[in-house]
Amino acid sequence: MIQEHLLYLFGAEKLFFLKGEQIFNEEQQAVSYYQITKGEVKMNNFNDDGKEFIQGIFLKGQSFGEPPLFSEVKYPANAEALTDCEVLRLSKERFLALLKVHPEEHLKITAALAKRLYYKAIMASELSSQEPEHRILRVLDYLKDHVHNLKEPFSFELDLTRQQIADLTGLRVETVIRATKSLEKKGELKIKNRKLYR
Amino acid sequence: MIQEHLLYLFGAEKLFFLKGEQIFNEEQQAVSYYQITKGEVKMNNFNDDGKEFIQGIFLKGQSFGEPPLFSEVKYPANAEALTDCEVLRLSKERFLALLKVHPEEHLKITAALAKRLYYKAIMASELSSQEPEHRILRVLDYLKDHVHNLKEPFSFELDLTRQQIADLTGLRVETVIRATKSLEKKGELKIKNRKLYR
DNA sequence: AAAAGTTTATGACCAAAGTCATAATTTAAA
DNA sequence: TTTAAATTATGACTTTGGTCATAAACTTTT
Repeated sequence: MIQEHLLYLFGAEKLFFLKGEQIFNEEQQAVSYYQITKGEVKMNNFNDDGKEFIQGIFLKGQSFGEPPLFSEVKYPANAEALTDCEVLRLSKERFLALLKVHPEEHLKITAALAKRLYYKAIMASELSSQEPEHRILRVLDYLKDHVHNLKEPFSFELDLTRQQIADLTGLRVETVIRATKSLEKKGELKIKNRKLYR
Repeated sequence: MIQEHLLYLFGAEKLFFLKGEQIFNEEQQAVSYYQITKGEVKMNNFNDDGKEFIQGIFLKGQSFGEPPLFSEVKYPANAEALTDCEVLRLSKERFLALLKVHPEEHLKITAALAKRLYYKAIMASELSSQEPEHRILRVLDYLKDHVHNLKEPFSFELDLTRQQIADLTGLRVETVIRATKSLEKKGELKIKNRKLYR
């Protein structure tokens, strides 16, 4: 998102995380800006009875966990490496200093937040619909369009397990399995040896 | 949010809406910044079968509908006057010009977006929990803490109908009626001649 | 190659929220 | 002040997604 050379100029450090490692957790005060240079990261919460909810999945080039940098609050969720990955980290103070000196980067950040808010809003209303099939399709379309930027039908090969889809939609694995099969029958999805295409 | 005199300086106009009037709808391209000087506004969507979902409620001093001003998209929801109200409107171009000239106002906007994103994220995970009572409490607490800034127990007198609570939580009226009664029994809510207190 | 672990799959049952019908109560309008 | 409309309330019934148990098909590890 922010140009890498600028991040380095302001003192960013490069960090490495192995698949499954936690980058930060929701208990912590937010003190750094993070931007991915390699790999994938997910942000998630666990509710009272241990069920996971995936807030979002972030790819190379994207930043995550910025919102709390603009106020004195904790992270809204945990961040965990979905694959081995490489991340640039910049302290909150330096991040804000960078934005001050580079208004065009500030505008990019604002635009990124706005975009995310936009889709969170759309998702909120879509997910309030109870029908599992509807919820699944909307989440998949969101990932397809706005995370991977794919347009062609069935061009999106999901590398998500049914469990992960469940965690993204707030449903149960069994429900996701049944719903995806039903969606395949309706021609909304394709399943080729267990892999999902949308 | 943005200082009023600045808005006027950049050519904002004052508009009046009657209770129930629509300020913009989700079909429209976003072309203006809006800030409330009197009254309340809600943003909502209607899903395929006509069920309403309330995205948020905004009070005097707050702005709404800004996210799409940072990209070329439509509004994520409709905006409707909840009470008679007075609103300042500034065109997108002038709004962006204002931010350019006044970085401190830009930062305020970014912070506001960040804050909203933060709570949308928390809400998303809370609302993925299926239990109606939990969903209702979380929405009410959100309104109490972050819209009305109230802290004392039962200091928040809801001026929402059961139907509106249903629309905020994605539940049905009957479910809300039953759940609120159950919550009262548990001491989580108070009901004084049909009015809810939290 | 075998064993252990994941992920996908399927059926039976249950609980809980939705649906529908109807009515009481409150509020707004004529 | 009546009438009409909206809101709250309650019961009966239905649907649907969750739960639990079990198994098959893949993957990964040993």
